[in-house]
Amino acid sequence: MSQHQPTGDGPPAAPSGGAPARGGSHPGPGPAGRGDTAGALPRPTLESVAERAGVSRATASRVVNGGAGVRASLREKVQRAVDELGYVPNLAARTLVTRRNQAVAVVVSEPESRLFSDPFFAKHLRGISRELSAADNQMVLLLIEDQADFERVGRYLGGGHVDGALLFSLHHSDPLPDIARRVGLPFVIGGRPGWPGAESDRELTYVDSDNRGGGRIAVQHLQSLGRTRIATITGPLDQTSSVDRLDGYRDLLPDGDPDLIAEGDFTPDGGGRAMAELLARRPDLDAVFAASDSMASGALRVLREAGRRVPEDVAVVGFDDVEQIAAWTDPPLTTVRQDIEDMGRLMARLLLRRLTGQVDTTGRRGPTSVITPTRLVVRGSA
Amino acid sequence: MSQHQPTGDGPPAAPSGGAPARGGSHPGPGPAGRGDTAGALPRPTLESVAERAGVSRATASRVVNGGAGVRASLREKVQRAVDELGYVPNLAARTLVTRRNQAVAVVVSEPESRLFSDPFFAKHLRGISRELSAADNQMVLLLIEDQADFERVGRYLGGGHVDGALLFSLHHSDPLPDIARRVGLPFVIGGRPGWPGAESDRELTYVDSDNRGGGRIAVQHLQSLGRTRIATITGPLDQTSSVDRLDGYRDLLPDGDPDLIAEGDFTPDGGGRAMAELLARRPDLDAVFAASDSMASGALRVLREAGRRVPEDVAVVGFDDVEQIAAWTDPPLTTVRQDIEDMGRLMARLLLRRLTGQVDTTGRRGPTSVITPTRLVVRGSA
DNA sequence: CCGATTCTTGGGAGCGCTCTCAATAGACTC
DNA sequence: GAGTCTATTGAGAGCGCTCCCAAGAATCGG
Repeated sequence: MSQHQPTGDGPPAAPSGGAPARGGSHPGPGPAGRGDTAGALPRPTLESVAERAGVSRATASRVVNGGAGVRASLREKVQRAVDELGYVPNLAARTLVTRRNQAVAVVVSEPESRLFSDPFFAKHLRGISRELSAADNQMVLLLIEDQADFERVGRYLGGGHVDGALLFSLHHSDPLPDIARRVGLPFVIGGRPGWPGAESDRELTYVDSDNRGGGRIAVQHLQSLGRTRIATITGPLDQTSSVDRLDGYRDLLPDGDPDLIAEGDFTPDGGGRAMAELLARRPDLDAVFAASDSMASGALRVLREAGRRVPEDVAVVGFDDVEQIAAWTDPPLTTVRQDIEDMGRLMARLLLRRLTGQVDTTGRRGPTSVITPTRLVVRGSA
Repeated sequence: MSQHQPTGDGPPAAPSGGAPARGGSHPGPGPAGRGDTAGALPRPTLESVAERAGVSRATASRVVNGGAGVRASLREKVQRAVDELGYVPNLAARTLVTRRNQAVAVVVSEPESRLFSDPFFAKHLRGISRELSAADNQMVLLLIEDQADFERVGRYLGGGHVDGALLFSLHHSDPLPDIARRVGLPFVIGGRPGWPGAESDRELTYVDSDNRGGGRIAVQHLQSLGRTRIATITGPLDQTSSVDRLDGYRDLLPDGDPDLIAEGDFTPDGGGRAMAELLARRPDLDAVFAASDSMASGALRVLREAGRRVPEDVAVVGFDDVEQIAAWTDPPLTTVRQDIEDMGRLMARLLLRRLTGQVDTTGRRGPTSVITPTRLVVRGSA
């Protein structure tokens, strides 16, 4: 059956409408919601909690925020009042004075990117969400579609609505890092930034997977299989991930034939085209390292149409390990796996650390960039 | 951002700290960013804008919020001050008094759902984002992974941090709708809710694609091809979308053989297994309607392994039209397309309308649920 | 040319919460 | 037992903004 998925049958879970949270003493006045047209029942304030507990607002505040320096007896009283009233701090009010929003923005430029086609996006988000919610931070998602959006997002980032930002899929011309820097908003970038100078900019923190190492692993595997005419289908070379993977390939094949390198575009289509090209240039190739599973799937199809058997005649290795693709090609794809979710989690963690690290925007001691490992997943294609 | 901004030179700059203002004229290194450890340059307040414009805070506020009832000359003055200072309203302060957050939550329960595997998720989000940002609303993403998260999210929704919520992938036991209702938070559900009574609940607003109609379209197409022994691979029958698609199938095959129906789980794997089962039960079947492209891809593979040609021997129709899958199976999949992005947009629009519709929580006149159309995309498999 | 209206403004009171600072109550030293 | 130090607690001042209300300016009929 579907792996986990407690599917169908038994609705065992049913933790009963268990008045989640807030219910406190009143497990929910039953049907509440419906009847009362009120709708806008005034939410309890710290003031009311304090009053009910018979203490001052200040003390109530202390308890709500950790309760350090408050006698146990009082602390308990306040806690009870909080529960009974179902008190929830008003974030806006708190933010107004603390200047902390307990929220970070996740900005994704150009939704056309792969971030959107593969499950990448969801995975990244999931990793980020995990880390963020553990620290009780919210995630505000900002998608950029066109030039005009940059302004909107820039304004938002500069508006002090979030404590930091996670920036994805940046291009050289992307103004976001500059904007963030200008307004002093801490941020972490997803993927190695590619603009000039980025590399040496010590203040730029990014998280990327070990693309180069992954490229090496792929080629290494192919070589260990005895293949000697190893070709590669790269991604768009204006993206650092593509370049890095190609560099990995070159690391092991320093003086390889340029004819064994073709540029794709991360789509199955592009992969197929590149494969055809390679086949035309070097009919004798016996292996291919495609810089993405999507491209690999396209290559696989072209190889089949060309009458080449995989892996007998041509061994194929992909990159990403997108289950949806890799596990379902024919034959299943051997590929380089990168843990997207972990990258997301790492990004969030880095940002959070910088945030709690006493706001020293100097970025001096801040943790620097991180490269997450990649590893080979052997299936049938190589 | 810097668009207008005659800044820099302006001799009037004087007004105390007024100068710096978020960079503007100094595009590059300037003072801001790097050197100064400050980082926390005090953002201009309405007060400072008013002062610079020589008006009261109240008037400045009016201008910032539309400027109705303010003489043109003054309005202009204030506007200029805003630009020069690079003033951006402090949302927290505004929220504190208006009780509007200009933000809605997007809640996704159980990330295991398909929402995460296919590009569904991203598409939904994109649609939502489009609509929301057009109305200048932010999107706060809340992912629920385990039971404990329900509490966290419930507390958040009840915390008055968002003006409304978009709820996804709900199960019967899902407490979210109840929580939202209890705290009087407007919400719209993604997908037809399946719990008992949901159907008749006039207050429940949801957006779903026409799954039933889609099922009909699929079968109709198969019939028009002359197929008479049409099987179907359903999704998990505890999900309304699966049930609806199956109902569509049944609409056209009211007295079909139960042996022609097998339950899958929306994964390629499950689709393959269901296909094998069907083949065993009715070796003579000549068509299959799979309730998802993923399952169709699995079915395709099993059919191939069983030596059946597609579409010659067995015609196959999928559902969803996930490009990544449908366009790359062999042969390309004929499938029922649903416009996910549009669904997202619709959900957001519905919620927004309810929000601006003068907060009448009575939901009386509120726009009710919407079903978005599906249509057939013919490729090679049928 | 004056009182009545209608517009425009500015004053000021909070929204709910945090935080500094001073006051009070114990605890402890000698 | 007096003096000093420390752990608790409460009062009060805002954070930045919206909005009610009344004061002042402009308009208008008679």
